[in-house]
Amino acid sequence: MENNEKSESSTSIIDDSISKPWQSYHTVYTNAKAGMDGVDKEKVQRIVYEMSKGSKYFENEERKEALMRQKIEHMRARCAKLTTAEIAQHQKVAERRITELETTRDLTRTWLHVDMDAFYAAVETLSNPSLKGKPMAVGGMSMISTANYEARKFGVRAAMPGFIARRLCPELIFVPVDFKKYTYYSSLTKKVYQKYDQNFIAASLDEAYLDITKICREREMSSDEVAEELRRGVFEETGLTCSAGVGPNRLLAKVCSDINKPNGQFILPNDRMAVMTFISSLPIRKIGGIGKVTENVLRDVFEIKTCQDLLQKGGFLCALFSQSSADFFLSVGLGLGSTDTPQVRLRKSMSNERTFSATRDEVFLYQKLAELAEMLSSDLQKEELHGRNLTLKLKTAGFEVRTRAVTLQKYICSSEDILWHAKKLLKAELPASLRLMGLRVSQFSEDNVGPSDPSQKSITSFVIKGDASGRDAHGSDDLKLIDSDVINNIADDYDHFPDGVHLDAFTSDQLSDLGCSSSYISDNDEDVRGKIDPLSNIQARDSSLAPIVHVSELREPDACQSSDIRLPVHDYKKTDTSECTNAMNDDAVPSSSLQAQFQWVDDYKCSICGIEMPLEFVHERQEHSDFHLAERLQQQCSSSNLANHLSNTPKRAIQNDHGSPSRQKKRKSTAEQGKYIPIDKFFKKRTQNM
DNA sequence: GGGGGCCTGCTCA
DNA sequence: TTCCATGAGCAGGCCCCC
Repeated sequence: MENNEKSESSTSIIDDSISKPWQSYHTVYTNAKAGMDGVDKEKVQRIVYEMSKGSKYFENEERKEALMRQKIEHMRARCAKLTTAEIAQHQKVAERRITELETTRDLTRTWLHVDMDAFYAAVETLSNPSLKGKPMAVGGMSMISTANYEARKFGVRAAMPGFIARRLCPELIFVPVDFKKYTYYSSLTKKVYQKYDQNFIAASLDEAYLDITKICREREMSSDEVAEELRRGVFEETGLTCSAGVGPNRLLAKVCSDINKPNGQFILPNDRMAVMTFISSLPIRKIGGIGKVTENVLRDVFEIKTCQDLLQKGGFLCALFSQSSADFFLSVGLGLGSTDTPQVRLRKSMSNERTFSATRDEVFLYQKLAELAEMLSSDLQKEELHGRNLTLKLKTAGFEVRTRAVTLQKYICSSEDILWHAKKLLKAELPASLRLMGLRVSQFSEDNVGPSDPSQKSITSFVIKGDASGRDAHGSDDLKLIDSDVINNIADDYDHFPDGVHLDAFTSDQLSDLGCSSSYISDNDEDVRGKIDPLSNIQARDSSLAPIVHVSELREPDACQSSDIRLPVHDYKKTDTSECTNAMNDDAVPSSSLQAQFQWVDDYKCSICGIEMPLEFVHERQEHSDFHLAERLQQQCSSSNLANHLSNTPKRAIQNDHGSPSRQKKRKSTAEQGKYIPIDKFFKKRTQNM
């Protein structure tokens, strides 16, 4: 009988998944917002599903969904493999940890979390009262930022595309986003918060945490009264309503502020029993830090739905998650959270990104990249920040997100520097159809005093070997294999160096750009002095030999102060230091012996390998000749007495020169690896902040 | 072979 | 026809260096 019921039940679920496919489309309603309680969830889900179905976005959502299911299955399998003894062992670990965590409970502080009600929408209504009572959304047809409570009744919500929102609510009024206005009103609320806690923590424009322990004591007021007064103060100052939650820590205060939204408050007493009762039936999704994926994993693998379940299944959590994750889950089960006021948190990175219609147009993409570099540079300079890690973010037409990063030898902030390195990163990804590009600078210098080299390496570690990532100072792999011995070997191929150029002429900064410490160039280094620059200028010496006079548009801006990046082809003796640096940085040119071997037969066929490449493939031809140069260099290395000294670097360099898969391309994607994506990525952060 | 830096993808708010 | 922007942090894999 029971089996029959189960069977009927599962059949019914399968039938539903076929007849109502939108029920498994989880993009909407992963966590109902305030004001959406009475919404016909199924109707909204169906409409969103029907409007999204078949789109690239939809396909990508399905891909992500499949990955999540895969993770769940993987975890289930691990769970099933646990023996009774192992489970008992992990249960003991969990119990011990719960006891330890319990000792950290602090009920001496009172935290208040304040959250403005539908902030952007409310501000817009304030400045245009005719919107009052009408369904309205802030944003546009592509995306809306927030919706007022009238619109939420139709299922319209933040992060929903405008065209879907309009379908759900045809009378919906769209108002464009105006951040200046929101920032202004946010500053007014902060004035009020300051009266209650000088060190309040602004979580965003519309949210803040206040430690009201002191004010309650000094003014002999209950937390309820303080919350009431603060909300009244915010309304008087701005004309906007807000909701508040009070609890013994930030995690609980945040949960509480959502309970009586909008324009309400909820107080959780500083009492262990009250906390445990409150938390016991609380759905895990209400906790900041537990999102859609975590919720699904905990529910589908461990049948954990409430915070109390977290404690009961502690043994399994300790068995299958890292210690920091397990600690976070157990803390949540105990209703623990941060009670201290954190030190001023320094910014770790700065970024910007832009979405546009998907395109393969490289001119457009490079133009967009330049705009991003300009904007980011401007933002960095406003805060006097210099970073040495640059990340390029791309979203393909299929919504696949890629990031490519490079760690530089020196701190940068100028748009020229950012663009120079960003172009290199982008170049490696093209051709591609992209719909979003972003740039992020991180690893800021601690003193913020401007560009400097954080790791002045001596020439004994490398001449132009570059940083630990295997790139030279400009992110190029081209020249990293060159040490002084190699230079000597190469130099032997150049019988006639230009006499007018010496390494002495390089400034210390430029040497640093090359990865050389200035101390390297001593009076005893005559060989090197004379031999480096011919490498960079040989092509200029005899333009008739060179297939391309290649002064890349991707020049290193700092290394080349000249405004004119074009080398005077036949005037190499006048070549200034920046030009030397520039040419050296970017383009290794074929040696004379290589030139003897390397020609474009009939202007299109490589004399060495026979590959055909028409004249107009300027860049590709350059890369090809570079490849043969690198090949030649490797031959020279292997014949050198010091070949061993170069270890395995040349191989890598040559691979890259030839356009073989770069390191990141050689790696399997996470999906291919089927790796389990950790749930606890930001739990440390959450436990610190909440 | 181990330690550690770097890069990538992912998650969450 | 149309599905965001930004900041943060972590695991895991790859690679280099010692």
